[in-house]
Amino acid sequence: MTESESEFLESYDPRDYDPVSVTVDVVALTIRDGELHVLLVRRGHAPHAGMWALPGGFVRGVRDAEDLPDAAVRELAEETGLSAKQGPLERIHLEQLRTYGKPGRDPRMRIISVAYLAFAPELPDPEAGGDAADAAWTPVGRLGLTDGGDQAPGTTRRLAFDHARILSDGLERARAKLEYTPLATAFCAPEFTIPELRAVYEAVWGEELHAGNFHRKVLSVPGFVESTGTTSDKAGRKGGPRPKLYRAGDARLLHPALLRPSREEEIR
Amino acid sequence: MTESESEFLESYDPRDYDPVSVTVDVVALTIRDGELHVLLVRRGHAPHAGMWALPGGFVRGVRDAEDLPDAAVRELAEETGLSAKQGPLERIHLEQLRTYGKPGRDPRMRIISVAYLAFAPELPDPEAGGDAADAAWTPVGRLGLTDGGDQAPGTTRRLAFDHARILSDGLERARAKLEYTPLATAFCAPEFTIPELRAVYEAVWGEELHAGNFHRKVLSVPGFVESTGTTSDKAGRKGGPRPKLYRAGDARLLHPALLRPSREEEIR
DNA sequence: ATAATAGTGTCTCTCAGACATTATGTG
DNA sequence: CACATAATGTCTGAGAGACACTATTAT
Repeated sequence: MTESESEFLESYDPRDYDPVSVTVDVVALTIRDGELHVLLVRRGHAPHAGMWALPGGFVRGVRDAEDLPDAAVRELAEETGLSAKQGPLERIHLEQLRTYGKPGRDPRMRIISVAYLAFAPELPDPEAGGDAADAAWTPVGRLGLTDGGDQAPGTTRRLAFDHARILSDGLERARAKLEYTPLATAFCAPEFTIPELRAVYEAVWGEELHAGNFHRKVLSVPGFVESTGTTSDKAGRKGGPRPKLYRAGDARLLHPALLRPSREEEIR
Repeated sequence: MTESESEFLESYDPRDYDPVSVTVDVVALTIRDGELHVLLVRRGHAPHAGMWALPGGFVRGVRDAEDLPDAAVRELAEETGLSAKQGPLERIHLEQLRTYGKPGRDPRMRIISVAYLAFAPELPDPEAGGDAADAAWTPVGRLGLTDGGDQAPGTTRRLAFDHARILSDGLERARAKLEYTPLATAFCAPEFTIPELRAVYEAVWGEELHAGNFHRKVLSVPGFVESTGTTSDKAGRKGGPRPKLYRAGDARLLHPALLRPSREEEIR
């Protein structure tokens, strides 16, 4: 760094630059009982006290400055009691979703929110903590989301701020990522069966898949799953042979991809 | 809003919440002479004065609060002299890329940068303005980007901050989007020929495509292009029949997609 | 004339989807 | 036993890629 740059830095006051606040919000998804669930917290403070919202909060910017993904995990842990480094959040997959910064999206002030998307295997029930008055896994089907990202009237859990839109974007991202990445395995235990994997796809895409074709297709994609050589100790609840067990393979992209059936509507 | 919420808002000081500054940076791409170019500006002030960087700057957060895409277009216009509402930037396609917020990415202070990706048809040379000492379309091939998003040593135009990484992410996004969206048409004039469209794909993907197969494929995707019924008045520079002219169609997604050949390396 | 190009046709291989079949478990 | 399920097999049609061919233009 040059001399003039050091001088410059000393005379620099960040607050001259019209600062805004930055938050992270997390769309955490999991599968429970064959249904896709999202982690929601009930807000303990204004604004929107009492409403349900995505877990999230302010990024520590200067004091104890933290990276954005770290902030996402911290807020997730604080508000839901799920411990981060060891325990439930250990095997979580986290990726950035997108950033929401429309003026007026928060009534307090100008807030830019960086949204993250998390995929988790089945986790225990959360416990409210931090600013949250309550926390719970909620079936996304009961939130009445429209294609436009709004909530249908009469929905029991109305989401605060623009969180319905963020959730909607997160769901679409999740649906798309199942097509061309092995991310569905992030919803499964370390060892899983092909029918379990199919249940993940069916829950996220919201439509039933042909069991036979799905099976053959998964095994034909190089690196998607690898055999453990073992067999599950229990069959399906309605009988049938005991399925074989698999692990996630080393592929980062699925080729060929597993495309969703019937998306003619979305093309135009 | 309840009584207590109004009280709450009045007692609220945003600066209690450890504010950070937010910038937008723009990866603006275009095709010139069959080669992919990115718009760069040379920094007029510290830090990194004299180095090349992506156009961008601080978001107006509170006074004249602006939406993030508006900030991106404004910075683009200010630093390059390309006028926004009418003129060169009129037909530009803009989308959010991702957000970069690692502590220390800017030596001044904690800065969160929301990066945007812009696709433009061939534009005039920019003129430096605002904080920029210079501005120019630069062939991305000469920036020596590695797969990891770094720049090879000896590259003439070293990029400031983490802009090499941002550019690298933007290029990968552009390459991927050509596969399943009709975005290549955003690089073309309102009326274009199939060989021109193919030149866009070849420039962005960096590999030659089979002319015959590409032609048939583009026409077979519903809504990708629609015929104007007219024919170009000039042939290719080395002869051949005069190609027919097409417009962008109404498809938002390409089905089936035009997949890149030979990406075996990227799968694992 | 030579060479490059636009556009179309043909062939093969892969893959998705519909359907069938067999073995194996539950109730 | 009746029935659902795991896993595999078969068939068909769509599509990608390789190659060939004709017509048209620049040099």
